[in-house]
Amino acid sequence: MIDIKMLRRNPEKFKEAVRKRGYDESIIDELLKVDKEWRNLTSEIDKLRARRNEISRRVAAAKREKNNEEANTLIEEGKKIGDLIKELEDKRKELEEKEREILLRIPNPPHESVPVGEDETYNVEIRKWGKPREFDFNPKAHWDIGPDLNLMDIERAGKLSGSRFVILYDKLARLERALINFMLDLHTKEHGYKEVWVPHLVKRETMTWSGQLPKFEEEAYNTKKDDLFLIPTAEVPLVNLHAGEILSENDLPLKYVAYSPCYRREAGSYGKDVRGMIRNHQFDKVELVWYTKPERSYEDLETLVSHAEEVLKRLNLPYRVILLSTGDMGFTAAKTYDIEVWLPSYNNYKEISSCSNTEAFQARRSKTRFRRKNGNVENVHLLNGSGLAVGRTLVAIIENYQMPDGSIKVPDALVPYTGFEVIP
RNA sequence: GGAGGCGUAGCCUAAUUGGCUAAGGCGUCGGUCUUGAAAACCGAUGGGGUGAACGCCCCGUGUGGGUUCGAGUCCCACCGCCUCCGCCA
Repeated sequence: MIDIKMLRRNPEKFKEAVRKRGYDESIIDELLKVDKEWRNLTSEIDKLRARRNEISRRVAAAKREKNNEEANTLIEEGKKIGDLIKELEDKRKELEEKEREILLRIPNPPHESVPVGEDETYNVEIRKWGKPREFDFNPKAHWDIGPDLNLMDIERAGKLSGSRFVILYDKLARLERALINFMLDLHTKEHGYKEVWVPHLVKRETMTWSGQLPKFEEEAYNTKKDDLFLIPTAEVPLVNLHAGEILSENDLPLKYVAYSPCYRREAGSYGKDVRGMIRNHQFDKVELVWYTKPERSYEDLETLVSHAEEVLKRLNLPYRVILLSTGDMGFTAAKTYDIEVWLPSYNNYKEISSCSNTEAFQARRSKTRFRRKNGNVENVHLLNGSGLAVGRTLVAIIENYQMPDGSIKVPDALVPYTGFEVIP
């Protein structure tokens, strides 16, 4: 959610921001109009309330002095004002709902360092690490390697759950679990994160605070009976952990890491990544979240990205870091780096992590604030990033570490976690 | 699922039968004092509207409604927590 006070002061800046992101800027004018009406009405109501407060003070005084006649006259006036207030408040409530509805649909303005462009062709490559392996045999895709080893079962997953699900057996299942533990250990022991185990079902409000709703309801799984949502990422519970709280400046930054399965309907992605386990309705992810101060949030974003990169370095998987353009960023982000890992089956790099600074966009919705030493209360800045998507890391290992005989070598860093060096 | 209890500010705790400005303590920040610190004392410490500014006004006792001239206090719904019963991995 954008800051309405900033918007009032500088509407042109916000129109430009909205335009850069490929949204229609008329939404800003619409919002300003409703806001103006709201403020006029609020002034009027406040004046009436002041009058009512005065009356009720005088009623109390009159009653104390046993002046019943005066009290009754005042009560009569109070009744009339009360009715009028109620009427105007109903009107104001309508405006408030309208204003909120518009506000929740305006994307986060991009940071000045973000390249402007309508789609991913305007993304900028920041750096590359490692070299894609040169195979002296014909490398296979993970959707062939896995089933050939009888360790990956897409057919039976389809029988149980439909398309975009997968079943893993034996050493591949074990590898998935090893990756989760490896990532959690790295971030907790070496990068200073606090491990969190989170609920996978959350309330509608929680999804709204973190920005998934109302705009992306189609993307989320919902349990109709209780109106709970399956989390599309652990970011949702993590960035709402301190909703409504005022943190102490000394507590910042707070760094959280959580493993969770992620559930996504992938409603708009028919025909995209249809083979294998690249784009599933359910996948594991280790998520990193920072609560930090505005003046250092961009510096911290760089650190967060480096933590995600470290996972790939330890696994010796080639990757590149991309800075997303204004048109390619998510709704809640002011700046996003994607990390892409090399996949032989795509003969290209494929997204494996997305790290964003949402500034105060989410914190404003969830009312997550901190108190500065001088007593001022401000919204925190929230950063989130995958560290990493576990399913895609598994795929990257299968494909990049495949051997001519169809087996898979386990990266050295993982051997302590798997207990074996080769699959099968 | 059933019965009961509770929810006050960053934290802890008050508030006759509904009535003047939600009292007090702790913490934090700033100031006075001090060589420095502690102590003591003074002030600040939720949100909004309006205004160039000093300021003025409104809202805020879990959330949303209701009763009333007036609600922390009374009523209803919801959310959360606790206790007991039932069910349960």
